[in-house]
Amino acid sequence: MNALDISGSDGSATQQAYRRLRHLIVTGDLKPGEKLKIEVLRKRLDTGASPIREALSLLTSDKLVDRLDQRGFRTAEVSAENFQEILLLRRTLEDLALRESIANATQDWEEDVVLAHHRMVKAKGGDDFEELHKGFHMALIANAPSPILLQFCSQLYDLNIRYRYLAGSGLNYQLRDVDEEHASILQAAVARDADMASERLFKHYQLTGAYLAGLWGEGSALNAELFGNKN
Amino acid sequence: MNALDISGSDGSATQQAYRRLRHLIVTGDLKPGEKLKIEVLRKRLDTGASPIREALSLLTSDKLVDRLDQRGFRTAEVSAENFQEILLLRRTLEDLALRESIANATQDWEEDVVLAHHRMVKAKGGDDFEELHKGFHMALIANAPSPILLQFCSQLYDLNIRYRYLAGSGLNYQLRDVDEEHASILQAAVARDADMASERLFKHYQLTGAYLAGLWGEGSALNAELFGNKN
DNA sequence: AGAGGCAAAATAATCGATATTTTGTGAGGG
DNA sequence: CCCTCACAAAATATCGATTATTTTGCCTCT
Repeated sequence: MNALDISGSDGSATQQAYRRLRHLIVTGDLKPGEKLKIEVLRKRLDTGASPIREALSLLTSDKLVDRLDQRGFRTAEVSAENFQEILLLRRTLEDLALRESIANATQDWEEDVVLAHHRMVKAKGGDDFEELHKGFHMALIANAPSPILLQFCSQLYDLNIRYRYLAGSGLNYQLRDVDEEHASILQAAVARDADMASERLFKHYQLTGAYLAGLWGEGSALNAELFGNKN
Repeated sequence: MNALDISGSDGSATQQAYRRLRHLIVTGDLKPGEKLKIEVLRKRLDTGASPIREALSLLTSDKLVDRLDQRGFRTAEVSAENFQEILLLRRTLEDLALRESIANATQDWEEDVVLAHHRMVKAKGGDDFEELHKGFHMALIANAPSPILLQFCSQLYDLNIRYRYLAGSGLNYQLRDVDEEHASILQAAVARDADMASERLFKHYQLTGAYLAGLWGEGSALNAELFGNKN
């Protein structure tokens, strides 16, 4: 491996390819349903075929890539049904996790949540806001003694955020005033009031869902971006 | 690929390796925490290193295999906590799916469930009972309009069944009278009584859980088999 | 003119070999 | 006697090339 890598990233070639491909798909750079030719990606990421192939295998588990038995890989399709399903599952599972998390609240957890929130707020508008936003949501539920559940939530979050990018509001969706929502969730969580936190989280999802659904429905331009060019 | 394959199996070498490795892990042939050396598996399954590697990547998503960044693969560890978590999540998610499935009941679905049950009963004691047992449980929830949820359930089922094999009761756990339980669930489902079906499914899990927990606790021999030889 | 089938090109899957990393071992020093 | 560092052996990750499969384009036959 080269001494100086483009991104100061660590890890194996597979890990790098995984991260970069994941980013390309989540941000919509690789369009839904697009065929992922090994050779093309190999050149684009400047690496061998093996890491690409393995990274795609890993992305398959994240449901970001579909594997067609002997016909290679392609990015997962999107659909209104899929979007609704993700929204609903997220609400259900995160609610579950949040309650368990609060039920097992500790000082450490509480402080982690506060920190995650602080970092997110501080990064508002920045490049790594998305990452920190996820960090906050995950921190809220991180105390649930259920690694599998947490992993499901993480996966659903990523699927969700992909739709956000596809709707073209990757960075500016915070136009809607989510700050207050986040703060109120934080407050309820710190107060260890599971019902209130759950209720506020639920409302947060409801509003986010309505917002995105609105973006989805109104402009046929967005629908075109989503469904138009299957490449 | 050879014209005549040992197993009349179709699909690519990767798919075959995936299925065979999966079986080896689920049935406990490959013990929890055991190191999975590519070379060893390559010889054992008589195939190349690439399919093995890719199959292990796929198994990682199923949580049956852990990947240690540059240190290869090993089978997932087992623990009492993990077992309990799987049990709890299964109960929760399958209950959710069952209700949605019944809510969207159709004639086709109903017939599929009846068939799945019939096949399972018929295969009682047979080699493919496990597969058909899963078939029945999945058929019950298959009508839920939520592919992701169904995939979660399927995954959890497999993780669960692994513990059953590890407890040494892979085939004879039906000593306990599950027939009646299954039949009553089927009946409630066909009657499209979600609450009753849910209640019976819940009870089914409760009993199964208690049964396995009993196996777990009583004989230290079982614990030895589970935790003793980390190879 | 359309359908079906054959051939060529493209692409995916797999193999064998190489390079890199980790792990185990033993000598030397504290 | 124990700890540390360096070296050697093993295993993993990656590469380049070969093989098998699928797709595409074209030609023939009806």
